[in-house]
Amino acid sequence: MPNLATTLAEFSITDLCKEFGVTTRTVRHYEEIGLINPSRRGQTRVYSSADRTRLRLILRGKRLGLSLEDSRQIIDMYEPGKTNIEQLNSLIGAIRQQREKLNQQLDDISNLLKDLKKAEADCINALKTNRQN
Amino acid sequence: MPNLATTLAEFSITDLCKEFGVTTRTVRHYEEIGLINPSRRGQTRVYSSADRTRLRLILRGKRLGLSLEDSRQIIDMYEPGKTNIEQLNSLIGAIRQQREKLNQQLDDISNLLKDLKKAEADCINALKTNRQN
DNA sequence: GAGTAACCTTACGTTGACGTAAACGTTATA
DNA sequence: TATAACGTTTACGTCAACGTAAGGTTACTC
Repeated sequence: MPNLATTLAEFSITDLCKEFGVTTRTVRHYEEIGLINPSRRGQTRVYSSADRTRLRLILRGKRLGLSLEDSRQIIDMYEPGKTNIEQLNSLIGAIRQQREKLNQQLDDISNLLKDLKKAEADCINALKTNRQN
Repeated sequence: MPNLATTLAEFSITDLCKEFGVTTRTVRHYEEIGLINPSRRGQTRVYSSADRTRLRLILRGKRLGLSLEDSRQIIDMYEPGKTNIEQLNSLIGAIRQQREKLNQQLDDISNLLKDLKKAEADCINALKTNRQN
């Protein structure tokens, strides 16, 4: 569980973009839709370690094929904050749903990996056979 | 490795749609972009087991966050057919790339699962604490 | 003080993956 | 025989996730 407020570092938008290999437009877009809320020095955005972590989580979600809304939900799970009992219960439900989906993904991936290994072996075999002609 | 031509069954478009929980528009869209090529009886599409398998692979890819183009590549890997040496080599490269991406996904998922477990435990704890107030 | 580098806002454009509507042709069944 | 229940094509619409262009400010340095 990443702690969203650990160190005290500051980052510019290009710092984060270079680190994660995304464009400034992308990061600003995440702000537009309320996924990140950097503070400002004048007009300029100043990103904290917490902001950086949120970005990291968003991008991890993207690698997993999650929508930004999915990621928002998951990230919100990290900060239960002042949630009441009802919210906690629905949160647990959401968590379990996400976990089920992820387990399905694990299954899919292991199958796909199996397929790809086989495909690679077939290729290599075909190359060997070709060489003998 | 799924064999793309095993049985001799036939399927209508709604057969497949019901089985996989997608709309006819979706399946026709996959045909529009050349991912599936059902035969025809008159004007009506007739899907073979091979077509069905391709659809299954596409949808598995979707669950993994792959684009349809990604899926096309992967599916093409299953049918090396009349590929020459150069093609085979680039195919092996593509396969290894996909495998790397998938391993990254595995890593992401296991991390995310860890996070979610922790979040769930936190929730349950919070509920217990609440109950004592 | 002119350039250029890094930041900003506003706003329209694009791409992928379908949704949705219109208008039509078969087949089965009540 | 009409009215579903399936199938078809054509074509415009939509939504997410940015891309891209235009125009402007601040900050350094040559």
